[in-house]
Amino acid sequence: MPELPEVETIVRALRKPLVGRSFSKVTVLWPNSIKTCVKTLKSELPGKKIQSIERRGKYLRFNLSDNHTLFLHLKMSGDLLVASKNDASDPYARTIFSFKDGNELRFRDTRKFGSVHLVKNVNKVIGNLGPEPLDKSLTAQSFIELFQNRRGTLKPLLLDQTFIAGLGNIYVDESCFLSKIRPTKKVERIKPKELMTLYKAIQKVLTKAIKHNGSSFDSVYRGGNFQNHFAVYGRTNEPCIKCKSLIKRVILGGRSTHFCPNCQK
DNA sequence: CTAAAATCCTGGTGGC
DNA sequence: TGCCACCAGGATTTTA
Repeated sequence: MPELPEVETIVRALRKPLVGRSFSKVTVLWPNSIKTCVKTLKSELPGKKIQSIERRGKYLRFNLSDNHTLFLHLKMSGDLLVASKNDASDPYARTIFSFKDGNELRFRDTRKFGSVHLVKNVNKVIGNLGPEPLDKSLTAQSFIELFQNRRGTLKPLLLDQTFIAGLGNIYVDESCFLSKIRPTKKVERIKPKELMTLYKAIQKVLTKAIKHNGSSFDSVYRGGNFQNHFAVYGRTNEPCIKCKSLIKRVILGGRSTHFCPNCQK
């Protein structure tokens, strides 16, 4: 399930082969992936040039000529591969973006949750996203202020992309472990000092994960190996790396949640 | 406001 | 060995 570090890894890998290229054709193999008008996508994209590629939260953002922006979201099982049109076809390719030079960008997505958006106004896609956890503008002070007047359970709040953008199930659990805070804790009971610790933990976990090119599992593989560094995620009933207590698993907001009952308060 | 449940999907898993 | 019910899970929508 690609989260911020996986999307960042993919964006970095796509820049070299794609920036400067112009689209020639779009082949839509699973129309439900396209969240904007399919006809418009097919008629407008050909001829547009990729000027730059960025990440915003878990979205890939392609800044195109003529003030258009293409957004891709990988959701659970999406991946992006650059291939030649002569390469073997991919049964899980849902949208194929062809370029004039014979190469293509293949949006593959086994579970079909991913999305494609072609817009002029970027706010239609990313207008409600919360701050970037690794952006310099998110200071410790402004991070703590995000929690003002918020109530409820910590984990669902951190998963809320309008609260903070880019965190998913894995990195929330890992950040909570590193900050020694239980994901089940009520945010109104978390002290500013603990929030400071959480702020640093989120940055540390994400930075380390990016350094490892993200995590490789489910259907996404980018050579990342951060999955070998999980402290709690997927380690139910295994000993805590710090204290040997058995890692607990509970369901929170419908998602499996892992924590050390001894280290995390 | 918080939050739970349903929704979209399919490969993998566990039970028998 | 084979069949099948079941499940994860990001974000959105619906319902409380």
